Amino acid sequence: MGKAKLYFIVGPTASGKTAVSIELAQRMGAEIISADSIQIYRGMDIGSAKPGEDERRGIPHHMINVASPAEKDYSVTRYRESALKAVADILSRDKTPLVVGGTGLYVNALIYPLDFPAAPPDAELRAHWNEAEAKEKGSAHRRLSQLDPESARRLHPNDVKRVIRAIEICEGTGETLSARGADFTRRDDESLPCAPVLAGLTMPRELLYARIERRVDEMLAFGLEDEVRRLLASGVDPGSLAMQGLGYKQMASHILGRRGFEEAAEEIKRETRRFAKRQLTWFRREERIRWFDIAALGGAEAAADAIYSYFTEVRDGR
RNA sequence: GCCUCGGUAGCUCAGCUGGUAGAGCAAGGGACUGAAAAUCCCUGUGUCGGUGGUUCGACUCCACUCUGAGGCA
Repeated sequence: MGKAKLYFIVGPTASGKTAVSIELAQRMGAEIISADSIQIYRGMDIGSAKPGEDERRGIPHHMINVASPAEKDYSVTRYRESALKAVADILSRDKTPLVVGGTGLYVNALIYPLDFPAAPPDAELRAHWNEAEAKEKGSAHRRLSQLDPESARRLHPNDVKRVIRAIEICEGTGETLSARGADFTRRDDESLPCAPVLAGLTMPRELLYARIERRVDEMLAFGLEDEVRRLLASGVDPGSLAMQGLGYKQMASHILGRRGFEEAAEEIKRETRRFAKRQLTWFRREERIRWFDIAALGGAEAAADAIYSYFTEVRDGR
């Protein structure tokens, strides 16, 4: 008997992960761990398509509503720590953990040894270099060329966030990012208590986009605007991390009078399509994912059945 | 029925006096190590409505034809 398995359902937004995961959790007697960078925030329900109490049908959900939108410093590291704790907790109760989500980096944090450099985010340093970049494009990248030429070569000068982070690591640890080796996706994480088993949900692009369109309309009808107003009224900064989420950013912009409602709605749809495309790109390179076409299978229940038999097969080593 | 103006990329359109096409938007592909629903990089995807003709050569000129909009009757 090898390591315990850690089961995953991944896929782009609006691909039906929530419905399938709940069906599947019922069959497996599993508890769900969300891998979604927006569902972690309390009060961000409609825009993040967070499953409501009734929709969860009694299945325990972890890593949902674990942070305040006013928080400035939520990060993958925190996600990783808490999620791994949840995994351990679930296993200790002889239940099965099922990770469900579309945030690729969060998923990778659970299946790879992402031994993040011990350089915590430095708000001051980030502000400094963001300013420098605003004044003169490329200045952060020039600085990085001195500190860590190899990373500078790998990163595009316009990719300011990564360039600044690389500087942060050098200045915070005296160590370069490139010295750590960048091939973590090649290694399995021996330190993880579980072996990952991944199922991906997909469907023809056209169909996915139609679902996104419908879903955004639903969010708007269910009161996304009011939700965003509430967040802003409660003191959440429009520039905060949480408010960069899809739908939230555009709605806040509309509320602040920077664009019309229709314009905001169209923008949310377009940006969500692009996001879904990026998610697909991210997950495509993970060759361990077994893909399930939910449309071809004929819906969430059938997909849950198919994934259940796949998981069972893997578990029994067939 | 006659006249006029259109028919070029998924959409809106550009293409000067002939040298097999280009912008915006949409879209596609990719990257991703403490911001990741973030951030960034790359890419034109086309029987130029159809058929003939003139020409070394036609999206461009001519004829016919199909089709859309408007005008006159």
